[in-house]
Amino acid sequence: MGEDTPVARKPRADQARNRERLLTAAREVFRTDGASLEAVTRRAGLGTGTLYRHFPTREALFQAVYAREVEELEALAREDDLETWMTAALAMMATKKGMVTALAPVLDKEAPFFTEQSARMTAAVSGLRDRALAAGQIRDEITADDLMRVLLGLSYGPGADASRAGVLLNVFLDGLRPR
Amino acid sequence: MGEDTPVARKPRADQARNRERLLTAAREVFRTDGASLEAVTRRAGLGTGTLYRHFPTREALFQAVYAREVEELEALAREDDLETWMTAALAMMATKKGMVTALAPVLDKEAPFFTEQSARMTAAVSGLRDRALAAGQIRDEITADDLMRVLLGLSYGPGADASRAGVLLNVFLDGLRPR
Amino acid sequence: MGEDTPVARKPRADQARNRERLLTAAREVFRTDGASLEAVTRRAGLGTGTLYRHFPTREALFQAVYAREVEELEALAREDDLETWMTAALAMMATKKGMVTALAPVLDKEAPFFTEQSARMTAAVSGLRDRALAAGQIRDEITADDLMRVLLGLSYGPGADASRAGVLLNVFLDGLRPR
Amino acid sequence: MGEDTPVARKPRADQARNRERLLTAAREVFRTDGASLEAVTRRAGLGTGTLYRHFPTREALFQAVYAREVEELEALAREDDLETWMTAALAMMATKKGMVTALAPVLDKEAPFFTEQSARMTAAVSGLRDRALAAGQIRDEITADDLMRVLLGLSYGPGADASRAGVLLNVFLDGLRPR
DNA sequence: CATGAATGAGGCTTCATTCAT
DNA sequence: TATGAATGAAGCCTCATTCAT
Repeated sequence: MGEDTPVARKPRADQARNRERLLTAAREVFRTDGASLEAVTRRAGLGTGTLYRHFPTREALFQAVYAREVEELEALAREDDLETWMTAALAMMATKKGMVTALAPVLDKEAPFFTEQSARMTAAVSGLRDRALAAGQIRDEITADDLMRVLLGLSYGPGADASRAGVLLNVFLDGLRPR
Repeated sequence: MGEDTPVARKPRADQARNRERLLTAAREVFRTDGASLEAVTRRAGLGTGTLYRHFPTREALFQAVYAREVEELEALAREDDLETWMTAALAMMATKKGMVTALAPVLDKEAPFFTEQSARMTAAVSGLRDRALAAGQIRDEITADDLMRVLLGLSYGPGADASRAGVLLNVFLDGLRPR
Repeated sequence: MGEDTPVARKPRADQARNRERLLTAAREVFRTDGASLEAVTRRAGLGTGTLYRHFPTREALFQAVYAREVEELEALAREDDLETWMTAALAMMATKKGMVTALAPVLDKEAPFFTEQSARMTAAVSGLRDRALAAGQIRDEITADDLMRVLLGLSYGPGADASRAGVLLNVFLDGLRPR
Repeated sequence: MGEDTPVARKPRADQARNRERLLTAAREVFRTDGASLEAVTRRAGLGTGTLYRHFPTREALFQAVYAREVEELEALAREDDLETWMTAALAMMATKKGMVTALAPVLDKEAPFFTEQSARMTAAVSGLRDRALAAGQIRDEITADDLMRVLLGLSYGPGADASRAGVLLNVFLDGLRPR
C-alpha cells in the first residue's frame, strides 16, 4: 500500500549530491593541492568510477569548475556601475586565487568551451562598459576584454597581492577617465 | 698519494660549461615544452646525474633559471625614467611568456630564495620610483612592488595579451599622475 | 493478497525480446569492436542490470553467443555429403571471423559448457564422416573432431585468409582419399 | 691501484641481463596469464620503469617476443626438405601455444614490423617450397605463405590439438602431391 | 665527475560487477 | 523487473630521484 506516495524514492538525489560533492571537492583540492583527479575522488570520498561517470574527461571536470566561477562573476555584472562592479569583482576574485592558479595551467585554452565562456563574460561586461562610455566616464579605446584583463592580472598575475589590488585598481580607474 | 700532481685533472671550465648548457636548455624547454627535467637533459645532451650534480633538486634548477630572468630585468632598471623603464620592461616580459607560464606553477613561492629575489628587484625599481616621486610625477601610495605587480599582471595574468598590454599600461601610467 | 490478479504483469514476451536484443547486440559488437559488455548494453539500448539478469556473468553471455554459432553450423551439417558440407561450412565461417577473433581469447575453454557444445558439433559431423567412410571416400584415421579442427584452423588460425582457405581445403580433401 | 684492470666493471651486464629477464618473464606470463605488462615486471622482479626503458611501448615488448619466435622458426627452415621441415615446425609450434594465443589478439598486424617479419619467414620457406616444386613433389598453386597458414592453423587455430596435428599435416602433405 | 639504468610512487583510465531505487 | 549509478581492482604510463659503474 502506498506505492504511489512519495516515500523512499531518492536515486536521482544521490546522483546530484555526488556531482555536487565532486565539484566541491575539486574546488577545495584545486585551491590547495594542484589538479589531481585522484585527490578529488579521495576528498569527495567516492570511487574513481563515479568521477568518470560525472566528468568523462579531465577537461570536463575542469570546465565544470571553471564554468561555475564564470557564472558567479557574470551574476555580479548585473551591477549598474562599472566602477562598483570592478571593485566587487576584484573582491570576489581574491577569494579564488588558489583555484585559478591550479586551473589556469591545466585548462585547454583552445577548446570551444573556453571561447563560449569568454563570450559570455565579455557580453556581461560590455553592457557596463558601454554605459560608462556613453556617460563620458571612460576612454573609448578600452574594451570589455581589456577590463577583464586588468582584473585578472591584478588578481592572479605572479606577485598579485589582494591587499594591494584595490589601490592599483583605483589608479587604473583614474587613468581610465577621459583626458 | 700525489693528489696534487697534474694528472688528468678535469678542468673547471668543463663544469661551468655544463652548468651553462643546462641552464640554456632549461630556458628553451620551459619556453616551449613545459617543465620536464628529462627534456632538459636531453636537450642539453648531458646525463641525468650531471643535472643533479649542478642542481640537486628540481627547485634548484627552476630557481637558477628564475634568477637569471630577474637579473635581466634588474639590468634594465638602470634606466633613468620610470615610464621608459616600464615600457621597456613590458616589451622584455612579452618575450618570456612561455617560460614564465611553465615556471610559475612549479616554483615554491614560500622559499627564502624567492624573498631574496624580490628584494633585489624591488631595490632596483625603487630608485626609479623614488626619483619619479621626488619629481612630482607619481602618487606616493604606489610602491616599487606595486609597479612590478602591474607589469607582471599585464604580461602574465590569465588572459594577458601582449598587443593590449601597452595600451593598458598607458592607462595605468596616466592614473599614476598626482591629482 | 491478489498476487495472481492480472494487474500490470510484465509479459514474458518482454523478457524474451530483451534477451534477443542483447544477443544480437553482442554479436554485432563482437564482430567489430571487441568484447566490452558496456558496448553491448549500449547497442542493445538496455541497462547494465538487464544484461546481468539475463546473463549473470561475462562468460554466460559469451557462451550464449557461442552456442548460437554452433547451432548454425550444426544445422548446416544436415548436408548429405562431407565435401559439400565442408565447403559450405568454410564459407559460413568466413562470415564470422571478427566475432570469433573477439570471442576466442575470452572464452574459458575448460568450462563444461564447452565440452557439451563440442559433443553436439561432433555428433552432427559424425554422421557425414561415417557415411563418407562407409562409401570408401576417406581414410579412417580422421575423426569428426579432426574435420572441425581443419575448418577452424583454416578459417581462424593466425594468418588465415579467406581467399586461400578454399584452395587449402581442397588440398586437404584430396589428401583425405584412401591410398 | 689497478683502476685499469678489468675488475668490477659491469654496468652493461646488468642492462643486458634485465632485458633478458624481461623477455623471459614476458614469455612465461604470456604463456599462462595473458598479456599484462604489470605481470611481466612483477615476474621479472624489476621496477615498472625498467620495463619501459627497455621496451618503450607495449608493442615494442610484444614485438621483441614475437621476433624471437620467428627467428627460431626461420633457423629451422634451413632444413633441406619441405616435409621434414613442416613436421619439425609443427613440433616446435606445439611448444608455444599459450604464448601465441596471448600474443595474437594483442599484436598490431598493420605495423610495418609485422610485414617485415612475415617477409623474413616467407623468404625462408620459399626456398624449401621451390625446391620441392622443382623436384615435382608438390602442386604449384600452393605458396610459401599457404604452407605457413596450414602450420599455424593446425597449431593455433581454435580447437587445435597437438596430438592430432601431425596426423592432419600428413593428410595435407598427401594432398599436396601432384595428381 | 659524468653517465644513464633502475626504481617506484603517483596519476590516469577502463570496465566487470553490485546494488539502491 | 529494469535501470543506471557507484564501486574499486587492475592496468597503463610518466618522471623525479637514486645509485652503480
